[in-house]
Amino acid sequence: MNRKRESTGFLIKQRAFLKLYILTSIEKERWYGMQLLEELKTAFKPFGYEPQHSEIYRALHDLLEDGILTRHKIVEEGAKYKEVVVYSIKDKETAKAYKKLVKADLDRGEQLLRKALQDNFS
Amino acid sequence: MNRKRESTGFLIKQRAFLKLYILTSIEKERWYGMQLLEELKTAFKPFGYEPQHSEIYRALHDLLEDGILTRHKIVEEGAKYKEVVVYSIKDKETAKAYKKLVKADLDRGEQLLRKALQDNFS
DNA sequence: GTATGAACACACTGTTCATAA
DNA sequence: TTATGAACAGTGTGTTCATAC
Repeated sequence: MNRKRESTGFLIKQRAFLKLYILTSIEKERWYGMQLLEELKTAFKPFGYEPQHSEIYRALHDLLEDGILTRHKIVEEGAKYKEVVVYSIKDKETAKAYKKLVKADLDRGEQLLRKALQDNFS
Repeated sequence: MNRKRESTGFLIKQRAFLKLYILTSIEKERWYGMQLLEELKTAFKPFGYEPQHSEIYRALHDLLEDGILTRHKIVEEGAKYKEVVVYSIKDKETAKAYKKLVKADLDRGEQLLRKALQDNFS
């Protein structure tokens, strides 16, 4: 799959980080963009990080291009009419492989930060 | 001091990370750019990260602008003639304050990565 | 107003070029 | 050649604009 690199040598990119979370959410149930955004915003706000909506959409579009997700439009009728784009896993194997890749980068990053704390504050 | 932001909300930037290491090295002894570069390259190579020379120089110039370091040229005579720019701490207090700031960002980043590993792989 | 998306603009950083000794 | 630095170029991401409902 990977023509684009997810790892840059330094720390993991925001895009890959969000793609990981999005995958994990969608593995459990269907989600659409704004929903994911709110979920992630509240999850990370205590850590001083609030993702932007455009970055979520870019992550979703990436996962489409990667062939990992598929999308379909859903029209929900209710008190408030709304049309949303929901995503689901298209290729479980590729998803799994991608997550494994990201995990390696997370581990590496954690080591790097831990080392920096060790080297500079002790 | 801070007109420029060192923290972006997501993870710490490479620049701030390197400025921290540079400060810690220079607290102990005098260093010049290429020397720091080699030191840091070998330190991080096992972690899959190799900083570039331009980024080191940018970090040093930043620290000058911040008023934390001073520079002076040194001409070393020897088997191989070379002229280098060595740095030393100009303002210990500001240096200390800056390091404290970066530490907070490192801690935050470590928490974020740890959370991601927890949330997505368990 | 909510949801999706694209366009635009800027910040960060890697690569290349320039200069000195 | 080694050291320093600037210039240039690409990429990642935040802000703004556009469209549909």
